[in-house]
Amino acid sequence: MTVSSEPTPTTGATSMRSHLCGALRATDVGSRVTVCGWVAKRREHGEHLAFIDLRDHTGIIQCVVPGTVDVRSEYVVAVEGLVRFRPDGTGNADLPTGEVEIGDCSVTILNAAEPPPFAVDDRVEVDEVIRLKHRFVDLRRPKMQANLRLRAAVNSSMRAAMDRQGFVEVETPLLWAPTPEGAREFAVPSRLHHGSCYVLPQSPQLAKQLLMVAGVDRYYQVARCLRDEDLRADRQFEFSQLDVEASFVSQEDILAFVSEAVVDAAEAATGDRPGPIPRMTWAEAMDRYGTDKPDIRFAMELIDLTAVFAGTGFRAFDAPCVKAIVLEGGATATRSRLDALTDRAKALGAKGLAWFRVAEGEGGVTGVDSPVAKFLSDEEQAGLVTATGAHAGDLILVVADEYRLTCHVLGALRLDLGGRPVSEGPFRYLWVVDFPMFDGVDDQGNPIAAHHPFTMPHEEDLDRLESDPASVRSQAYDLVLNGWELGSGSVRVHRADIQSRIFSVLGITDEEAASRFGFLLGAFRFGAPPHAGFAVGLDRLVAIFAGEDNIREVIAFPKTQSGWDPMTDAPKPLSPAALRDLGLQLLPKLS
RNA sequence: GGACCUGUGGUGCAGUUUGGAGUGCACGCCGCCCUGUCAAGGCGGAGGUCGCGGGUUCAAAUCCCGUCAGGUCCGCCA
Repeated sequence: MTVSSEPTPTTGATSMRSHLCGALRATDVGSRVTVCGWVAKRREHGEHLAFIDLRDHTGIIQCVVPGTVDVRSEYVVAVEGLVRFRPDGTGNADLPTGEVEIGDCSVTILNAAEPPPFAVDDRVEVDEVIRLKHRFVDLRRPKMQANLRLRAAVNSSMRAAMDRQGFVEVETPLLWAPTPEGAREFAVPSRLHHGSCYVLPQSPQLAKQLLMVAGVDRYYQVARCLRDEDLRADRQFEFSQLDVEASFVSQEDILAFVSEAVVDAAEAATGDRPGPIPRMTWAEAMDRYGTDKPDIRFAMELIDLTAVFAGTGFRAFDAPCVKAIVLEGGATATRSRLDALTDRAKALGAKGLAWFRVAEGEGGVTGVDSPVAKFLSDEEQAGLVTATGAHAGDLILVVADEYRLTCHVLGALRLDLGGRPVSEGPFRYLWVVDFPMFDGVDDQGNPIAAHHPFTMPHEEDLDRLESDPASVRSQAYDLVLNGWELGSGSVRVHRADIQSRIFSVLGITDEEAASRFGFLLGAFRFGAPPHAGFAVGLDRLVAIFAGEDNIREVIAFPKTQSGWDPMTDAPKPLSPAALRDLGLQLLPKLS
């Protein structure tokens, strides 16, 4: 199934219309039809002839009126007439309906319209605030109609894949209890319980685990998640996930279930069924690409130089980790360009960025040109060129720092220099597995859970949980597509003894655990099956399929980066009466 | 919390570097003309707080400071 702006399989006939605009073809010639839609364009040729291009969600049909017409752009009209071939030489190859037209039309105005604030046309790029303010007009554009329908098709094929695999869709509450961990939550003050709040779930994580205890066995949900965190091109306050959880399964089972749904969705959206999704460990992803969500459409991999500069006399390279990337042909970069790259590296947290222009030296020996070359021995310079495999004309960028920071900076520079828009093909899916169990330490020196505290450690790393937590891998995994994190999941802890040890390592006391997650831990005492799950971000997946680099393009009514909705003007102050009902009083505005 | 970019009739742009009358282009809008167009065509017309505030200057869309809004990114997103 390929999704496009092609008409739906139904005729679309209703009590008001017999056909859809975009569906009319040569086979309809001779039929008397009534179509309804919006006036896309009107062309008048004096008092005896006028054309109306009528648009609905399926496309445009030309209507010929024998006289004048009293319609303007975006009027809502019904047109009745006879489908006929266009006269020789007047066909329009740009329209799927271009072979035919509706002749001798009578036009009924169903609703007049003011001129639209911008052209309902894919060819003009209009300021996004204006589009959002009049989103109902913006969504009439063919591209936006296609995006909405693509999203529905992806949604539908994923649901079908889950149904087929024996999963049952269960709805979970939007009004939930605060669980102070992870993303900032939206609070909903209670009218009946003054001073208390529900929160909107950042994900149905705990609810779906309870459904496993409840014996649901295989759960899924197209779930709305809400997170009060800063917005980005790939992040809105509210977003949708294909949320999955299953019992008596391993990581392998979950990857298979989710792969099936994603591959089906890809086929539905693009017509191409992707092959098996390759895997990479988290450690390999960091080593080679400097990120846990590598874009594997291009190489330009990070090269480790720590051994080359072991014991170096150059203090800047005397660091736990020295890595480089090579920009082919980059030696022509201007000084200001290199300064800009250095600024970018510093903004990402590096102390500096060392660059080396690779050039053909005397006697055909390849050498480097760099402000810091004089601090390096001949052996180190030669080692740099050999290890990176750089050729004359290339540019080598080197960062030396702690391992994670070095990877982070070079991973970002790699994308800056070699990256392409996420939606540009080809689609390269990747499972990233074996995430670390912990990531960094908090103010008290306790490890921080990399995924969440209910993530099951690798069996073979369990004995190091207390002695060397930083080395413990978890049974957590991400799905990545072209450098975007599409989703993540894990095998959950279902045994109380392991859960206690994890809480203990995290510095969470029994009392704290009970007050934060008591209802979950309590439920686990009544027979929790081994279980695991995943969640796929639908907005991101659909955006990439739609060729969009911004998820707002596949969301009907999104918000701006500051969380503003130009159409409704949300968020807005509550009335004093509404505040009183909720038992709320406002503090003076923070300056 | 921070960095960078953007803001000029309804829409999309040029003009800002080097200060000199709201100057220009395309689309749209309004009126008239037009019997085969299709982003129709012709003639005429209307439409502006150059985001906002302050400063420099004889003079500011243009220079300076502040501020607001939008976008991209860093932080943040277990």
